[in-house]
Amino acid sequence: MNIFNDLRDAVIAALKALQAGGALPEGLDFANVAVEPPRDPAHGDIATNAAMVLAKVSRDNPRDIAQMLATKLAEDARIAEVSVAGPGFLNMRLSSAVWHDVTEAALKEGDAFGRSRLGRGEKVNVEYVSANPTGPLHVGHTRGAVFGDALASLLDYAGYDVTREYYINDGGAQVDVLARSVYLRYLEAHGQEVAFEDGTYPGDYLIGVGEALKAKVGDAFVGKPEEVWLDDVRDFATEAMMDMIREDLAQLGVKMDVFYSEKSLYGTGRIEAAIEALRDKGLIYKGVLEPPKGKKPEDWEPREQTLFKSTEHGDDVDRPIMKSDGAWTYFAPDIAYHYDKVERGFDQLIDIFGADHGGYVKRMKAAVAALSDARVPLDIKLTQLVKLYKNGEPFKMSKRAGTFVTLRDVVEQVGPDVTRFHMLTRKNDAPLDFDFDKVLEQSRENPVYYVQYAHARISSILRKAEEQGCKIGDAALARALPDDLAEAELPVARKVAEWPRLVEIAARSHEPHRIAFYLYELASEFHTLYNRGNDDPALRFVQEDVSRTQAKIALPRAVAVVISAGLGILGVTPVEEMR
RNA sequence: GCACCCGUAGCUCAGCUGGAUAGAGCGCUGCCCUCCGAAGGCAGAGGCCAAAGGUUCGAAUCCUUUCGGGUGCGCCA
Repeated sequence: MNIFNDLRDAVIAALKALQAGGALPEGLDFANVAVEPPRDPAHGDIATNAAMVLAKVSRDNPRDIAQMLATKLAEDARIAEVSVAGPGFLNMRLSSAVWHDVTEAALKEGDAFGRSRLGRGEKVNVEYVSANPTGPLHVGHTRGAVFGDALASLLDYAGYDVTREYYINDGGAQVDVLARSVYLRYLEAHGQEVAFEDGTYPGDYLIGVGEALKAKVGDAFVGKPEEVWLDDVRDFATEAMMDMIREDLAQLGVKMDVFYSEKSLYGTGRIEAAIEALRDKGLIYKGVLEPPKGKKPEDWEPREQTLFKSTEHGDDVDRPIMKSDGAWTYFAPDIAYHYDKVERGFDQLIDIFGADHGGYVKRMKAAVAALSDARVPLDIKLTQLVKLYKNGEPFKMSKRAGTFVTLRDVVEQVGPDVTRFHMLTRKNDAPLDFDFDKVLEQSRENPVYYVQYAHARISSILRKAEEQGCKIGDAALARALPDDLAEAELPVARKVAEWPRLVEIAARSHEPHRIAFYLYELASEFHTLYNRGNDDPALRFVQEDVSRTQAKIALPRAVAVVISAGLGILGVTPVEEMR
């Protein structure tokens, strides 16, 4: 139940009635008519800008339109009071029945209360993490993982058919490096002295892989040239890395639907087919690129390359898809991969990249626009840097200094709930501070605990009520809900009523952090009401009389329902107690 | 040099795709537990929304320019 959508329908119906009566001209565009909560609650419960939007076209005085609209809307039983304000705002005070109905809906519908049909079942592919399978996930990946996962859940909640996908970069030179590094560990497992030169991965995490390789093939590869073992070791090593990554993700509570292998694009004609599709559109040609200005032009030599005319679709320069030696650039399989997504019938694509990949946004969008004839939108969300602190002191990640912080380190130290919530308390494109000590602090400063505390407090109230002999099932509470809420309870009910609207806003903008901020506000409204009970016993949830208790705890239970649904989207556990 | 992101209270950040007197936390000042969880609440002080133009009934939000910070820039993914 989304009262904002419902009342918007009512406003539009009223406008159409005015048109039918000749008071307003035909052919008006209602698209920009908004029905939203006013910033200042003194202005009422809900407001619309309809008169001002339409005055632009109909050339009438907005206050006159507002007045006509007000008269019409006053007939609606849900609207208790309507007034024209300022340049033509229409402020509405809603009847107590609306707050009753909203709270009842939350109790009856539970998790489904905020669900939306906004997505109309459209197929959306969310690709995230997609880290190279050459080592453990680090904090940067963690943010991308949390963001992507929350966004996917949000879209699902908003009525999209979501596929969570991970693109395994197992086709490039970096997996050869991985293979050689594992081979060294393998020799080590056979008792040999080895040296890790530049261009190999010296990390300890490969020791076990080397040993596992030994256990599998014995000494079959010892002393053999690379041609003999490279393919096998590469497969073995990437599989081991992906097992590790899958495990890391599982610890964070992230589960992918699809792991898509870059390697599967090679030797199968898939890359060629994608490039052909572009060639058919006249977007592939051979040419020489200008050297980038302002960048060290020392080793620059003009070379003829096979280029994709990405400038046709908004890029700044055309991009090479084939190296001068005839091999594909990394961009070619990326094109083929996205072509595959388009062909799988997704209506919408979303990629989550680290901010350091910002330079690829335009070319990727150009490729998808070209391959789908601009029918499939691709949104690329960049997640900014995570700055690490310990006791307020910043520390840098360094593999050599041993201060490399992995996803596993983070999750083991602070737990998945805190990690996930904290990483969503900032917009994706804003840098994020992550202080290992502060995120565990249990105070209002820390939104994770603040929100969980509200949920735990409500659970505590319900336990108390139950001890008193009160039936606390949601159906019973829905029936016990009073027709009128107390004045002090209205801000809480208003906030609850905003939940379905907020879900749609967050989903439309692909911004799951809005959920986190909303939950914080909802928790705040609840805590305020709770404390009002200190001064005014009539506002306490647990009352002397059982039936009065039951009537009072319906609203906090509705809050808990929403918090639980919201935390569910973020992938955070709504705890029942925190002692 | 070019592209993308960012610039909002002393600090860290929200601001609902253009709405009314710009919000929250921290910090500072003063309060509230014989009371359902004080891990909480209330009140006060704090702002030329980086700057200048423009678009219009209306701009922190959209456009242009400038300044300042971050990221990236052919044959690495």
